[in-house]
Amino acid sequence: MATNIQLLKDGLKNEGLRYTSQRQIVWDEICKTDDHRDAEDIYFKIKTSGQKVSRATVYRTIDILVKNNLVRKLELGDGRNRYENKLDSSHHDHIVCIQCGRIDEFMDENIEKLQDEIAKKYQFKIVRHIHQLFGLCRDCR
Amino acid sequence: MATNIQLLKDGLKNEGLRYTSQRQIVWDEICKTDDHRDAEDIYFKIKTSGQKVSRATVYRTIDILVKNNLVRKLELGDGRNRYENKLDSSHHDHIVCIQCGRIDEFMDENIEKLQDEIAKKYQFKIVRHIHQLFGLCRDCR
DNA sequence: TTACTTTTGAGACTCAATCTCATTAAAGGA
DNA sequence: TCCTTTAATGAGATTGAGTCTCAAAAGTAA
Repeated sequence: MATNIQLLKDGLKNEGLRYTSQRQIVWDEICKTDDHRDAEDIYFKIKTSGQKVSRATVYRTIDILVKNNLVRKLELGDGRNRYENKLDSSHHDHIVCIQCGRIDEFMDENIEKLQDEIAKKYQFKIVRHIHQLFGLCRDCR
Repeated sequence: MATNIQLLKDGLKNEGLRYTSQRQIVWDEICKTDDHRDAEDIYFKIKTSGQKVSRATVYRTIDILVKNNLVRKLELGDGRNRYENKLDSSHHDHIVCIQCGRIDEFMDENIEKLQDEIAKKYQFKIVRHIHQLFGLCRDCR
């Protein structure tokens, strides 16, 4: 079951953190799907599967995974952060249906370039960005 | 003191809502600056000025102003929404310093166009978007 | 002025997320 | 393998932004 153990171990080692079964369980759960799930979803999925990891540990582990670039945090502004594994995904942004919650991913090289120019113009050193389009998907419009 | 009374009255009338002194006070406070403030800031500013508007009313009024396009809601993903009046501002997005909190505004016609193309490609009807660049400003880098 | 309806205020409540601290368990060395 | 040190965990309390409730207050139209 344990997926990508080495990736996790290396990430933890980088930060001087210990490898634990709970952290493996959380990482496994996040790797299981390419969905964009919130921490509670992940916590309950683990819980109902019979594995024992506390809520606090789930939240703490997700933070670690985000910091180590194994997981991406998605802030949709609705009070719940979503997470997606970065296993084989290249950079992308999100287009979200406000009706059904569907989330698609998009990537536009030109927008990225334009962002860099804006950063230069304002003399900012960009660390990250959020770019989300909200609307109605083809099934909901 | 009361600024843009008519703008507020018209907005309220549009929605079949009543014009009240509390709503005027909240609108005034938001118009006072071009800052990007959260609801608590606005509430306490009103409170310490000696005017009496409850927290619930401040939040409710801000929602109304946002719905009526008098105020823009800014979701920076840190758990506190910010608000800015839309008195004389055209559309823009934000570039945020993660160190000092400075928020600048940017606007790029080309990015807007590219967004439209993405929406078309994914068959979404876009209602709104969030585009934020996070990094270090010239004073913090 | 009345009659009706909306708005307000105080504080209870919600919910995601964080914190506390006693207990448990890695990890490295002897 | 056992010890020691130090980090991680779990249960539940706490936080904090935001929402809800409902009786009282205040617009609004006639």
